[in-house]
Amino acid sequence: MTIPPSKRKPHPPDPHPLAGRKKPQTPDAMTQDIYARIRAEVLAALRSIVPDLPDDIAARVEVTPNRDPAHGDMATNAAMVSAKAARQAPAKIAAGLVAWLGEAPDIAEASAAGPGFVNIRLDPSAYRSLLPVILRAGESYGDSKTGAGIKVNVEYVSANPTGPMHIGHCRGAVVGDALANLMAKAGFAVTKEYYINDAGAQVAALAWAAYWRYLQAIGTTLSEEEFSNEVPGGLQYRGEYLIPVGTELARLHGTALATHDLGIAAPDTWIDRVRDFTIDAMMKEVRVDLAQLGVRQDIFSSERALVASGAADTTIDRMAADGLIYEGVLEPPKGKTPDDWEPRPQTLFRSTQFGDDVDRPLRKSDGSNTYFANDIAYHADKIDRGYDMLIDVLGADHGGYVARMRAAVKALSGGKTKFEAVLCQIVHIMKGGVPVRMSKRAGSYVTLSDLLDEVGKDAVRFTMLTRNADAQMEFDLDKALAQTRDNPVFYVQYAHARCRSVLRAAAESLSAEAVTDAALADAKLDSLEAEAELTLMRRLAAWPRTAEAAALAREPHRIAFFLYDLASDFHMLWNRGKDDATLRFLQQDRPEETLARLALVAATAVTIRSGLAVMGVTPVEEMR
RNA sequence: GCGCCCUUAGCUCAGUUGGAUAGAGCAACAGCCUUCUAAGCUGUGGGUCGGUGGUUCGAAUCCACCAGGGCGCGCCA
Repeated sequence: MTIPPSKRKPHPPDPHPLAGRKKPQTPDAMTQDIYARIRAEVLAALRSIVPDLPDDIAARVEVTPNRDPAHGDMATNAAMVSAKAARQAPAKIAAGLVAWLGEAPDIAEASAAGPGFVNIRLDPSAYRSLLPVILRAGESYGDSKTGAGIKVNVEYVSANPTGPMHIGHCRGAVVGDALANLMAKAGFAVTKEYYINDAGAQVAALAWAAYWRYLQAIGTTLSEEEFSNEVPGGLQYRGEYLIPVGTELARLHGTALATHDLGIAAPDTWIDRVRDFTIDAMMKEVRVDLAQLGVRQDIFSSERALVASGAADTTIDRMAADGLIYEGVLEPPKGKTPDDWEPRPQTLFRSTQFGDDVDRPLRKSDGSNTYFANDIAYHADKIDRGYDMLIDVLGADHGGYVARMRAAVKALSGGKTKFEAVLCQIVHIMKGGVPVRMSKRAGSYVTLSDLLDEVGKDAVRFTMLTRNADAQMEFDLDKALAQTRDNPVFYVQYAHARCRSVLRAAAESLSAEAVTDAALADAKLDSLEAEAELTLMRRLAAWPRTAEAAALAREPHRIAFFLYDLASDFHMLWNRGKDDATLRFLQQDRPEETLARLALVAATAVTIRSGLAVMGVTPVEEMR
């Protein structure tokens, strides 16, 4: 999850410029978000009681849904938060609010309760009036301008192109993609980006591994162990996925990349070509996997290209000119000194001046850049491209990396560009109640492609979003396919399918034109007054604030939970028709009631689609 | 040793950023349904929110310390 600002210690990031502004006052948000509307009413009332209400107190006034329907639809803390400034008892202010709000449109009843809450019960017509708004908005229902067009770059996946994507990458891909969608919905100007880590030792190792498959393809007499002994660091990436690459290299180059007796030629003569070709092949697969997962990034940035362009060195020079760099010797970590520790002068970035724990090295002893140095250059590039905020979606094992990157972004942008990280914890795959082990070294691991074949894109994406990203997760393959209530993927899809099924049936019995969203937006809705119907409408009304809060918290998983609750409300309504046929949506001899219920059903479908769109999950028309 | 994250019902997890009597699914228990709105429904029980202090009108939520788990800790990315 995104760590709530208050929890980030010891170096809280600068708060988002709009983080404190919870209730946008833009006109479309006002009409869509009923909580914002009522809050405006509460503020007006409060100002009449406390004329000199300070702005910071006003900002703390909230209107929130009530857990217990007996308390009404929503409640405000206005009396309590303003009591001190007003020098009046909360109860007294609350009484004033009650008197004022009781007269307000949309509000059926206001009452003081507890230590100073004001409970508000809305007139059902207030909820009904939301249905045409939803139906006209379509999937854009829940969009807001909270982000105010702030330019955000969300970087995710960003794996070494050293093999097919596997489960470990998958969560970051889904979380990053959904987060980007969510922030776009909240009015941020979002760019989705993939950083290809195609420089450094790992891709050199990849080149050697591909070269081994090439030698095999042309019929070398070397054994794998003989070959491995000649490889700096030994042969890695022994998975079979490089066999086709070797075959293709053999087709393109014949035996030209080997010695005449089909042994290992001097690396200078082949390694660049083999590496570039292999990276290219791996990235093609990655793109296929991403496409199958429904992820489409706007920009792919290459670390190798960045280094080749000299940008990395330019950035280091720039930092040196700004006095951010020095040659120095780091202390060994206290309590755990590496065996081969020896003091060594290094090129260090003064990250401690920007909130990091220790200064961080930018150059290796051989003079080449550390990964961090290149990554700084990459982030500098993103800063130069004009983003106001950079979000990196990372694996939890990169948690220790966040503080230094935040320091670097702060230093490079003069504090103007915000940096955030979203950490994704490990996913354990379960099948038949036992964990599916993965071992990258042995080359046998669960690839993303396998997973997609097994359960499909929608189940993968939805399931990945049923946990806070920062919590470890078990992915139960059997459960993801189960058609039961405890599988949220199914349960939500089924709710949408049921909505569509009702509307199809209505199109048959009435006419297709009569049941379009546009037509239903004009339906007379007075007959919608059953408790289960109101419960569902309340849920629909909560979508804008839910989406907005999830975006500000950087927690896309909240969307999955919202949709599950929404589906639950809908199924409950549906089930009432099982016992009592008069409660079914379609009533032969009561066209007005039927149309009203259809409007509710259609609005439910719209809202589910709006949520699924954020998650990147396809709504289904029918279950099979 | 230090830093970050986590700990909520038997299990898996939510908890609207400090609000009222802490919720859902599964499992358990008790009923109902044998359907054409197939892929169940209704209800019940279940809690020292890891522990102890503190902050205030009010704490699962913020602070301090402690316990347990995960991740990280100079030339891996």
